[in-house]
Amino acid sequence: MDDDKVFKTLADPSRRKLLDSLCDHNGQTLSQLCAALEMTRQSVTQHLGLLEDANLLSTTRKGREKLHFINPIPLYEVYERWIRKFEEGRLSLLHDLKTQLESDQP
Amino acid sequence: MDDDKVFKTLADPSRRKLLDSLCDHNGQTLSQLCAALEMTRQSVTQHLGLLEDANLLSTTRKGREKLHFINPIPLYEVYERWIRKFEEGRLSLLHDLKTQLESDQP
DNA sequence: CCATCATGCAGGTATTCACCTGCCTTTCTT
DNA sequence: AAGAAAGGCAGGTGAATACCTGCATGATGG
Repeated sequence: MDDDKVFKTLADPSRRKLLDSLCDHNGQTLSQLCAALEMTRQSVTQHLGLLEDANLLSTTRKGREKLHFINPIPLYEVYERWIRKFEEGRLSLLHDLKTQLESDQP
Repeated sequence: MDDDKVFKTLADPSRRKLLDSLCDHNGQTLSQLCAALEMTRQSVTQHLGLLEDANLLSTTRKGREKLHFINPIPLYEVYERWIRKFEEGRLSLLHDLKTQLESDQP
């Protein structure tokens, strides 16, 4: 997985909104997804392209429609590699801070 | 908390590297943090400024030095609001996909 | 005190990015 | 078959951003 791609893709509020919309109702078409976003269909296409490129969603053609499905795995990997790491170090970090602050006092 | 700020701040690999470095060794000075990043001190200052603005780290002055400490809370909140949500829907999403694919078959 | 070290502040630039408009192809419906 | 509906492709623009150079300030140690 490309960490960087996932983070950069999640950086845009419109793209997060798209994921959100798909989480409510998975398998939507482009036109359906456009309804939530007050921007051009072409712009939404670009955003969806980036999301697919980051492997955050996958698509299926069905006749003239294109259906979009969330792929939750990269999000979970981001959690595993990034957030859990800091969570584990949480208590020791707080301890470091306490020690540091105390060393300022006479 | 400003979700958007946190996501945008995490989007840059240099800033993630800084957080990583602080996770290994909390309470580093600016100069120490510069060592890991092959870029100008001034650029690192900008990155640290953004991280602090997103509340991902806090600082303390100690004489002429400025010490940097990670704040793991926003990361945890991102997990709570974003990643856990998709994780919970994971099984049902896979079910939706399965149903969708099956409806393509005759 | 004065040289040095750690940091702050102010532009300057080149790339990236998030939008848009305009036009074309494919599929469905009647 | 013809119009409508869904989507694809290309190029263009303005704002954001990630760097940089150059100079100023405050703390420390001999």
